[in-house]
Amino acid sequence: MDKAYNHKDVEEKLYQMWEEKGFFKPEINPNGEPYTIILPPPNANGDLHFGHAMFVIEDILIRYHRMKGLAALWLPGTDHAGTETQFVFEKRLQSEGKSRFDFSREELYKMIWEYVSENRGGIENQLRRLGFSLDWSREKFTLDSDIVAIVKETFRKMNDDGLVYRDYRLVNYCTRDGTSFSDLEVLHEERVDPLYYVKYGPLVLATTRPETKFGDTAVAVNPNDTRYQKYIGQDIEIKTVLGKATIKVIADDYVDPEFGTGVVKMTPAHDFNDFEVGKRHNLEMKQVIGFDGKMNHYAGKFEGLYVKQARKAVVEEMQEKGLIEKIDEKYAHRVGVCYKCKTVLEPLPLEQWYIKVTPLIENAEKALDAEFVNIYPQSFEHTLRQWYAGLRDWNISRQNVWGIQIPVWYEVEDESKFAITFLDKEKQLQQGTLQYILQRGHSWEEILNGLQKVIADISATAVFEDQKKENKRYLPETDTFDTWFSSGQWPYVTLKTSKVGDFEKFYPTSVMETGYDILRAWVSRMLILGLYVANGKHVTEPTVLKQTVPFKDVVLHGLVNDPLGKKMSKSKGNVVNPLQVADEYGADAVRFALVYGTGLGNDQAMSYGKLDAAKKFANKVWNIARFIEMKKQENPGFTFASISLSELASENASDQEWIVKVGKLVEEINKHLDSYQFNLAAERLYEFVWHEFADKYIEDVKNRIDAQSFLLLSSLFMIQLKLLHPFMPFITEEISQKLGGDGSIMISEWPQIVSSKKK
RNA sequence: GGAUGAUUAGCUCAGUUGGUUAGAGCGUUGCAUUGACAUUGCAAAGGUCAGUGGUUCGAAUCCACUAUCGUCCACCA
Repeated sequence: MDKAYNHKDVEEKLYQMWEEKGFFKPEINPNGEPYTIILPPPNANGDLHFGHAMFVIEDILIRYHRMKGLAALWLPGTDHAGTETQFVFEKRLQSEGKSRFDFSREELYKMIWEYVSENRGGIENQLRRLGFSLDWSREKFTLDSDIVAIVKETFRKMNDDGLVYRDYRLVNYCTRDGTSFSDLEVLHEERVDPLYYVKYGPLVLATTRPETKFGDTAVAVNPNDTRYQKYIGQDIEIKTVLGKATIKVIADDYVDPEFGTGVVKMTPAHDFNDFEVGKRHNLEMKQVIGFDGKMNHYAGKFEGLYVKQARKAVVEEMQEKGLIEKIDEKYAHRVGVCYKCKTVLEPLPLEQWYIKVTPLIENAEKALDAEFVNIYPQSFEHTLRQWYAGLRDWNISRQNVWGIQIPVWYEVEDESKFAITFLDKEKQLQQGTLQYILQRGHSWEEILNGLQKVIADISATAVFEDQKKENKRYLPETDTFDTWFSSGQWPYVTLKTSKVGDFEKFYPTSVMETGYDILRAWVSRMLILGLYVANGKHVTEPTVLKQTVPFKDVVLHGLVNDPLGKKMSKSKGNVVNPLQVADEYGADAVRFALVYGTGLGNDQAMSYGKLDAAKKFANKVWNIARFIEMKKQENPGFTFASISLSELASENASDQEWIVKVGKLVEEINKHLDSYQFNLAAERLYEFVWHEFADKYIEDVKNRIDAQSFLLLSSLFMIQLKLLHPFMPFITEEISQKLGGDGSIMISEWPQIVSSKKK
């Protein structure tokens, strides 16, 4: 054996060996109880980062249970990550001087598919580099056709169960990416903007968005505000930049008399609160900003200006006309921005598909109450419940191409009720109502061939493919599902489509391990959707819930920050690549360092000190092995042994003590792993192997070693190697091979918990 | 505004049913050894466990309040 452990000589070789021999498959323990973890699917187009490296926790669990004889399945997969991937791809297009508007849906989808396929292998190989014992023969992708079919079927089932509806309401819309987002995806940023005090006839009101005044359909005051009683219910005459107008004054509790002047303009088509007030008072929705982010015809001479430009122009003109009383330049507030491109999101009214969440949440909460699902650390259960409690219906429509198309067709009755965008046969972008497009002589085929987007009026009849009638014309829904709608069914769809019998055997899964940062976005959705799809109904008995939860335990790890404790981000330029670190320190050291010294669910700063310590520890383990090998070579009579604890015995009092100590160690490691206290397990192993076994036992036995004590020494060491294996798979395997262990340590039997017997 | 986490050695952090002198890594100091390992060994210094009050025979650990920092969520034009 070399004097120092060199990870570069062994990692690739061993991983290949494991994979080739089929050790990653649950079939390696054909008679074992099932133990399942579904890998949180990384973005198919992304690179491995430290968040993925934390999946080492899953590998520890899987390797531990595999060695315990369970049929351990760790199922890998990748996510198409709709918005993210399309965003990246569109940036590429942009660098080539193109945009998504140059292609039909089908062309664009095909291009992204090819792009993703080219890059998809990257992340998989990176996961291999860290030694993750994933069953690659069962790998899935969210856009595999069998998965797409199930996701669509779920939607249909929900529809039949009355859990799905289409509605026309405000959405968070990014005019740059051209899609809406769920509330959860909206990022809020602190901004300092001017607050304009605008004269509305006899009233003055404060607004940050004077350009939306063209969409005002009322002015509101608080019903108890004595100042404005006489105006309530009246139509007042106001002067605007587009001439005189009248506007209704309404009273609503929503208005805070303390803020501004106590008067608020109501723009139901462009403000979430105003939309709600508008529903209560039956206000007209007047959309003055288009999905392109520009003012439309309602803005009169300001038509065609972007929102920002329009605001400036409108304010200037209002000032000229004396319509602005004053401006508070330093008004601090928060605005919603796109989490990808940071564009200010525009609340816009749009027809979208929604899922009723209340009936679904009910079962999720029941499952939590009954502890069919347990969350570690437990405090996160509160977070999850709170989120459920305040949840509004889920908008699952995304105006992306890259995703699973919502499987719905709209019956075309009134052609004026369809707004469409398509590329004509000359590859020119055309848009307008269907009526207008057809009048201009474009054929039905031409439209469908180059189709980009269809917006059907809320009154349109929607049907599924097989419900289409021969004598009718239909336009497809062009929106795709929110990515979380498909990934929310991940444990179910993967096991349903991997191998025959997998679902029956491996569902519910044992553990869902992921970062706490996606507890709400993902874990919460998996729980509600998993319960729904697996039990086939949306109201069930507890016994059924227990069998249909997607996972029994949720284990949440924290974030890995940069060495200074700051969040890693590309824009800050402080991202550390885990694979580079693995090159330098070895995969085992990276794995160990990530687990050591951080409580579950806590964030950690990436620490070179810990990496050093872990690497040195690996070397220590290596040198214990080297010592054993040397003794064996020096003494031809010595034989290397791997005797189990219960069989070990010695007449030497000190030896006996060590048998007991190692026995206790096994118990402790079991206890820590069973309770997801990976840091304690790692710390205990580090402490014991190094400062007990090496520093004390070996120092003691060194000078009195004989054939008998060598048996004990090597056996006790093998036990520790096995305990270490889930944490440091490569070096433990390499040592075990070098010392002549029979077979692979990876599939060897986990040390039995048997306190040593004294002879 | 709501929720949540943190505050322990110079630095980064462990410490899950409350129990003897509070631990680790890195750093610091002294000594030893080229004999499995200098990616070493032995030893040492360094902490009123944020503060105050409470529960208890006993509190870093439980409770209340306060302070500071962080994270998430909501959001008033």
